[in-house]
Amino acid sequence: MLKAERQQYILNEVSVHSRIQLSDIADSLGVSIDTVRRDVKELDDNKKLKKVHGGAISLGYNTFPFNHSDIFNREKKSFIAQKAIPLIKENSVVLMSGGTTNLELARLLPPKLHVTVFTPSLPIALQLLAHPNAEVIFIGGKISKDAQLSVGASTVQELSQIRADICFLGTGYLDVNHGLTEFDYEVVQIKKAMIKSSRKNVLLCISDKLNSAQRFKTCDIDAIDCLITELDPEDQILKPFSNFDVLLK
Amino acid sequence: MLKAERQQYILNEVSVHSRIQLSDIADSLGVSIDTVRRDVKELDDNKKLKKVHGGAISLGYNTFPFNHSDIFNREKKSFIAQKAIPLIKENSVVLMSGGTTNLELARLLPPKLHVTVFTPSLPIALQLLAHPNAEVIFIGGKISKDAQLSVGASTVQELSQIRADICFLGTGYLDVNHGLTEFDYEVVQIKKAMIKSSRKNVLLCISDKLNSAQRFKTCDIDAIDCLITELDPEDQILKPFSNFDVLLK
DNA sequence: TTCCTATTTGCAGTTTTTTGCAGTTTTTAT
DNA sequence: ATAAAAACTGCAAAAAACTGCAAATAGGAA
Repeated sequence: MLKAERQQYILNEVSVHSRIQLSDIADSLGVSIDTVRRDVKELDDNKKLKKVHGGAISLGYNTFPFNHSDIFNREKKSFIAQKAIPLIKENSVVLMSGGTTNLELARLLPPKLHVTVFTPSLPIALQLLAHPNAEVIFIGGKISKDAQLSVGASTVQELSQIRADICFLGTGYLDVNHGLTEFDYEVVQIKKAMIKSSRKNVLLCISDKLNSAQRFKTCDIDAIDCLITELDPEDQILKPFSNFDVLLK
Repeated sequence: MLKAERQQYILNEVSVHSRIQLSDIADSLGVSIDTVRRDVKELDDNKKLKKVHGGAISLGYNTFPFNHSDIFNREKKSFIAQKAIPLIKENSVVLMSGGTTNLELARLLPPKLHVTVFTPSLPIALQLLAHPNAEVIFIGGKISKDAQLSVGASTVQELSQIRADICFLGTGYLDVNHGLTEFDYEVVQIKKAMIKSSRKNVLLCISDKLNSAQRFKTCDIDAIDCLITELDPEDQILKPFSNFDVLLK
């Protein structure tokens, strides 16, 4: 049996099963395990597979793309949350929508700060339980599995009873022409109600989501009092928004 | 099985479920717990996950707090939950309180079962989001940080509007003389309201909590239609309860 | 063909890694 | 405070990897 033939067989096995064991290959090919080991080492050197103790695994096998990109964006989101914190006054009433940027805000809330937080988002509520001085009030209702927050008429109804000092809106797309948009109709209804119930509306928005729009509209840019991104307020990307009556941070 | 493969499996489990338990992994992979511990330690060193006492959690946003009480006595609680599942009929309306036994029930709910679940408990709601056919309705209100569920007048008020087929009560102490008791007054108010709103009341109770009482009373034993423990219904410990009109399972 | 050389292959001995176990220490929940 | 669960430690057996070497093989060149 030719060496090239053997290596082709090994590559094929790896691609089919995502993994191989040296002993298996040695058995089925009828060669010594050392030979297989040497073949695998060579293939590893040529970046055709990944050699591991006892065998080899496919190169694409262990990729967790979401993990890395998420960690990457997390720094931006932390940064945004940090900028948002000074807007929260002692003993104020805060309204928070869902989204990971808001989650970061909930996580970074100064422990000494006394606040009352209303939220329809399960992850946000859970995160706030860890805060020693936050009074958490959950706006109940039918839970949307995608958005992990309360939606529906009763939620909107409950929100209408609230008068908050400040509202933090996460996860949304902002565009000069289309305003604030979402791809989930039910979430739009909730956000509309939140905006109506709050004296001041702050949008936490990672710059990737600027200048893009989705199907459903939450509000015009005018309805936003403050836009916080991870960028410098003077950044070119934010230029189009400076014409509106929006505080850029 | 290759070490690399095992670690891949662990990473995948963590990524899917946000958390893992060393013993679970050891069981399902058929290796010793020490091996899993070493794997997890290595993955932690490589910043692929975060090792915690008893298991590991995902690095990303972890809304599911890894609570050690849910690995405490988990086998018994799983067993109790298994016994409770047949009581839930297709298309029924279920009311669930908090507690780790109920959490186990939520986790083990058959995926094909269509149910509407009302709950004031954040962990339960979050767990149910993973269920494909459960409609989840959260009873909102002021959140108790200890019990991780909605308490207060508005929650009681909302509960009073519900008519559920069956109610599952977790975390409580049951005693022949004192009935069902709790150490949290606010939780008692919620449970009272839940019992009133349900046609049938089922108590999921680990035997350790039998024959003990706490400060505040939820109801008499009569109010319970069915008591489920991890014991055999004929067990001596359950004898005192058989005089009441309670189905023992 | 025959001889020569470079490569490949298998083998034996040694080193390293992996894994489960037992005993001890630490952590956790009640 | 106490008892149970989990973590840590060192150890030993087993598996795998590495090393050097010699035999086998292939491919030319004479």
